Amino acid sequence: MYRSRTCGELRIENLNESIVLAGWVQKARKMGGMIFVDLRDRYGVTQLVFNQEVNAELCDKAAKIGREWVIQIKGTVMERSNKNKNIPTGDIEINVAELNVLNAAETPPFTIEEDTDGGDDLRMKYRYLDLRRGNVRANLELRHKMAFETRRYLDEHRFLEVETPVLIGSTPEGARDFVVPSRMNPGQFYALPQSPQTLKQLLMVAGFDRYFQIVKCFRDEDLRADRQPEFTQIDCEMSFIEQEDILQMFEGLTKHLFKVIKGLDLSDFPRMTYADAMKYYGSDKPDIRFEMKFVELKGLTTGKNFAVFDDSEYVGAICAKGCADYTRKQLDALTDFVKRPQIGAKGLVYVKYESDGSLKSSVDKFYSQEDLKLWAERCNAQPGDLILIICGATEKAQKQLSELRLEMGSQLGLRDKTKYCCLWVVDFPLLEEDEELGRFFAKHHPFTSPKPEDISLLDSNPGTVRANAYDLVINGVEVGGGSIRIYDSELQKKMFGVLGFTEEKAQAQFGFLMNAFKYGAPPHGGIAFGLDRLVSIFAGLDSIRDCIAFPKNNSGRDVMLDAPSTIEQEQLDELNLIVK
RNA sequence: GGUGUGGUAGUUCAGUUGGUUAGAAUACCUGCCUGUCACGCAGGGGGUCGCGGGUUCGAGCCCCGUCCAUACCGCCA
Repeated sequence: MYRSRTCGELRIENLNESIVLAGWVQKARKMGGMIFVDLRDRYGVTQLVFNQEVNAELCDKAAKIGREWVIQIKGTVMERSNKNKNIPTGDIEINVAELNVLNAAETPPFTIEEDTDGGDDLRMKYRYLDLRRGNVRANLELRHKMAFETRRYLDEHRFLEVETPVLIGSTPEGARDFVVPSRMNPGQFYALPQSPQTLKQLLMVAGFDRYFQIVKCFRDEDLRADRQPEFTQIDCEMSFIEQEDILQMFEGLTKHLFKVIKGLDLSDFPRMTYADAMKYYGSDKPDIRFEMKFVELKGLTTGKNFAVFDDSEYVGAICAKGCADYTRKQLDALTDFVKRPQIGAKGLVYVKYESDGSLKSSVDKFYSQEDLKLWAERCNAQPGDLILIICGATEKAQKQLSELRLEMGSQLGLRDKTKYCCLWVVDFPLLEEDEELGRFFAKHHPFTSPKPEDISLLDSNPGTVRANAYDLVINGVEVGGGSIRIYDSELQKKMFGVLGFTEEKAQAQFGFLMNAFKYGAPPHGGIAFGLDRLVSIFAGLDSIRDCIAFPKNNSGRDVMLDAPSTIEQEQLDELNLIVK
């Protein structure tokens, strides 16, 4: 028997019990005649005591052990004379009678503590050591619990978890595929799924009317703090449902998770159309933990000889409460912020609504107090507020204003990580125009159904067609998205036509799906949640990497495994591959 | 593909206008220490300043290139 107990469970009630513990040496405090050792495992830390007077030989042995050694001890639970209130086992300690070194260890390259001294790079290279740290372990425990509760909720609602293949066919639409060469089919490749989209639709045709899968998906695109090349989705699909059914079911799942994981009872999620999201927040994933909605000033700004505004398609403002006392330096910093190449605004106009009621702006040369007063009224500004204005082409300017809004939200402490605001964004456009290529792409994917009342626009004005598509946004993070699918093969055929597929190409890539639809496809739709993002939000993490056991770095490398790597010539030959 | 930031001891970082032997903290090692829990005290070892080139009497510092890391933009149906 390696252990009878874990390092996290012994309490004062266990006094005088004989126990066996095993774990890693967190720290050995050597006091001369006495040695205290913190023994750690997954469950906690328990203090061991060695006493020169009690057993000199054992004490000498204990003096030799170092950090992260794996040891086993036999001993007795004793009450501490000096208790430690900071840890759950702080009332007791183990009077050690026998010490076995199971494995010595080299000194780790960084400290295995909550607040480690290791940088990200190093932690990833030695991820197995990093995972010993309590906070990283807690993230994985949270992830497990969320996946477990998701399964429980969906199981209770008759969902069936079905595994779909990882080696499937490539579809060049959308993200780049990771491909896998087929040895048995020279010159041919599998692709790893970007999502099991078409497969779950086939499961609907097969009659599995409620499907889910917690599944790895793969996209060969550049990485971000919230994007990994392989990531996990909670992938769901339902038959004989409308959009409302999906929203209800998965709002229910989200509430269930908040309830059982965080003990929070969330009220019903507000819904916002994509059009409103863009108009008021300049983003399809607005952070609604704070208001600061966009206000259009265009009508109030023209004809005063300020060419910059006059020539702009859009003039939009946000009102930052209580910021009228911003200094010149702070305003300059905000201007620099929006002028950064990543945001790309030409400039920033401000209006300070001073506490005495006067208005002071960076465009006083062009606008009178009365003009500015009208702006302030439209912005609902009060004395003490600061109005920030960005102008330009509508879409660009809204995006820039959106970034500024988020920055102001952060500066004003309005983006509290312990506050959760969920939002459904609905009525996404069906299509997105690529102006360079002069063609339309599916905004969601080519199987998304248009709103029935918009179908007639497919031929005349495809850009304005709205889709039965929806996203779940939490605190400005897109955590899930889905749609009601097309289940009519004729409509699907038409959709492919709008997307510029020739009939042959559509048949070659998605023939299996269109064929399946000929054999009785039920109305269906679904949604997929990004589990990594969901866990990150629950844990308050800045990067999804922290809730993934073995993540890739910014360049898609696994620095621990040193992958990807070259392969042997024999392997290449076998696969009929020539590497340039 | 692009922009910004960073790369100095095992680790996290500081390093002034280009000027003596490159520092701190922590980790590590040795000794002392019987109630520690961020133990304490004394001492010690530890450096290809990412790499390559250039400017200079002299480069951690300036210039060029390059690699790596990171955040973002493009990209992510």
